[in-house]
Amino acid sequence: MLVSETSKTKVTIADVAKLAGVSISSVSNVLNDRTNKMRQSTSERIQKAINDLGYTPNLAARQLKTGHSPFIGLVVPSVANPFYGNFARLVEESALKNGYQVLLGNSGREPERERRYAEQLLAAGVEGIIFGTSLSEFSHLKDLMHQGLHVVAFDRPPLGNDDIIIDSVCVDNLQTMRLLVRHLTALNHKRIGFVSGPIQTRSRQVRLQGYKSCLEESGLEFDQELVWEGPAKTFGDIAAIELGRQGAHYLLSKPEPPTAIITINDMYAFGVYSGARDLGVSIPEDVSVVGVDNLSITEVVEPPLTTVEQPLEEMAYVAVNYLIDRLQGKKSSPSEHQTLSPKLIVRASTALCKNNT
Amino acid sequence: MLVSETSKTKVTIADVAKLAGVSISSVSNVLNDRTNKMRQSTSERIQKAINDLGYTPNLAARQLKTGHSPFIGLVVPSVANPFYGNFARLVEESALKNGYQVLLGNSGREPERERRYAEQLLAAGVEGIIFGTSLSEFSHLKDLMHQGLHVVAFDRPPLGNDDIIIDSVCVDNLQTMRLLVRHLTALNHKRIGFVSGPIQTRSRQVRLQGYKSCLEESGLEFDQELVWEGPAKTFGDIAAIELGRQGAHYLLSKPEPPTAIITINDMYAFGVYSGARDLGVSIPEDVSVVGVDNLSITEVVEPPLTTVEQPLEEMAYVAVNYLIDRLQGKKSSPSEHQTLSPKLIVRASTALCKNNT
DNA sequence: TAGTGTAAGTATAACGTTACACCAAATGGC
DNA sequence: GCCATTTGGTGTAACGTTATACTTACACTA
Repeated sequence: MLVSETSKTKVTIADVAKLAGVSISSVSNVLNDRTNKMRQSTSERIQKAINDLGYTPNLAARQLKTGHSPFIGLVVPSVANPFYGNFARLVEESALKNGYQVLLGNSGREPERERRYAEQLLAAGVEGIIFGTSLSEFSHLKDLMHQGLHVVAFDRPPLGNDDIIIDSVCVDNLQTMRLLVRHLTALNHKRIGFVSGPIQTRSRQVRLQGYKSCLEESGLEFDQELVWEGPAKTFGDIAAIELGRQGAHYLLSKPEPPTAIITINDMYAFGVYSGARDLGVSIPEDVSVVGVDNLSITEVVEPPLTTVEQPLEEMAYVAVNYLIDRLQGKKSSPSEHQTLSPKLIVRASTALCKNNT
Repeated sequence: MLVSETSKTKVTIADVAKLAGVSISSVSNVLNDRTNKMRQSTSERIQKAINDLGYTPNLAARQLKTGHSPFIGLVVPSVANPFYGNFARLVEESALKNGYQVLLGNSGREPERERRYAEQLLAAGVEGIIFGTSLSEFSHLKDLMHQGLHVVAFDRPPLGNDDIIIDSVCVDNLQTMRLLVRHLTALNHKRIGFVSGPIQTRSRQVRLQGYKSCLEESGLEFDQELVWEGPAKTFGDIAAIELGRQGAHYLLSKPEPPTAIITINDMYAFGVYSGARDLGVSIPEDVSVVGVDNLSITEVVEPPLTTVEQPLEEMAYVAVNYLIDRLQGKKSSPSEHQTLSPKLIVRASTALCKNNT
């Protein structure tokens, strides 16, 4: 590519047309792969002019004209949480393969921020957004969806009563809990605690509910005393470790502490590690700890964390493809949904329960 | 806001004008705060029409007309690395306060991908990008900068010989190394290893160089045998832990292994933790380990990691403000630069060296 | 009364594309 | 030799804004 010295002023389709000695229409035609009604030599001449001038189409103009945007939105609680950071990277990769770029937003799990993002993205011409936040309902987005916004929910089980199209993909949260509870009961644990941040999202609700019902499946009684829920409005995921630590302090200082703790995700589990250390409680000798997500760091902490792996790459792939199919009008069916299977990863943070009742 | 039932078709400035009974110009005037030449009652009527219709300006049209975009770009190696995930979140926060949205890209530290992003962002009308990658030079971006793209480099020391304006902000990498080397020599360590991924970026070069010169400052000899550098082309930061582990295997299996290891960042340090465990080497009894970044997880690993904190929030703030000042033409001075001070955080991964020579 | 000033707006030409509608020249059929 | 068809293009009206230049209608001065 030759770099024009007189630059600083953008080169347009008209410059290309002039250099190639053709009309603007013809240039536009090669840009949009309509070369069939054109001598090959002409299209090559135009292509050369494009390269020589280093021309790139003005996306704003193109978008204004076509009404379509090469961007999709992604809203997650916080990319500072490695789980979502990883997810964001995978979504980006999938999107790029399909010719879309990703616009990222951190919602902090706040509906108003989600709404604001969605509005801004829509104003920017974005036609589809993937939500990684799984807020329990989407009423705050309804009118935007009536304006043509497509939404894919990640990590949010379908409700069935939606009056709106939201494709979704999530891991089987009930199964996730079942894997953990069964693993712990098989190790003879009977007092199993639960540590989570504020339970405002659909997936967290399902996990808590799953924890309860799986306990009962295993013949154990649910005890509200063994559940610690972080205060509402605790921001996003920055505080996750700190919250987990507080949860551990609370549960492990009880007269009859749990012998195992299930956490809402690995970051909370790490917090429980800290909290346990503060109190001189050993993992897994005194208390077993499990997480969810299988972050890469789980192999490094001491002891390595027993956790449940989410098929993150597949989820990202499915989410992006759901969205793109909608954008390209390939589907007008009712909402689709895929639930993927989690996988238990046993490491050294869980052990046979010693203090049997 | 009333939701129009007949929606699905975007409401434009013309609809607002018709409802308010004024011209398009007047609506545009209130949208752009030019209400001084207008009866207050008129501007209120227009404002009401805007709200009633739920009108939002079409950004593509606005951008096409004005040539300005409300987006800034951010390119980092990988948001899957919590350090950059956190940085991305902070940049976003700063940008939002200034009325800008952030477009995120993961470069994997590859110049071609950086270039491609920059091109696409420029085509999308973005006028400024923050690079978190600190590649050693920016020649691959020069022609884009001639086309009006503004660039701010994060974590990249100024070179002085740039023929182009690049504001930058970084932590004092030499000082970072000095803090670590002095801390270790004060603990009587004499054989200090160095573990890093491929040293392709400016900041990594400076850190390696700083490691060498600080060793010499302390009267120790630099030994190439004690440096492990990850193979080139190892992707982004996903593999950081794995690479650190390999580095540890290499260094700790030597006949005369180092008694302390400095890593290029905390993720590599965690990898060294794994590698040491593989070999039955204890931290800090057998080998002291230090990192850089002070990720929140450093407090959780066992032993908690001695590391150097980077003033991340301030760096994000400065980077965004440099960029915005350029975008708004508030500055036309030569490149500006700020070097911020790192801070040593001593935890339990470092201890007095026992095997003195 | 004419002249000037100002307040309160409006008309419209862009911005860079796209894609539909059109057209001229060459070719083919009989 | 005439019409019909195909080949290889081109002209131009939009898309939704912005901002400059213009137009009124009135009030005030002298």
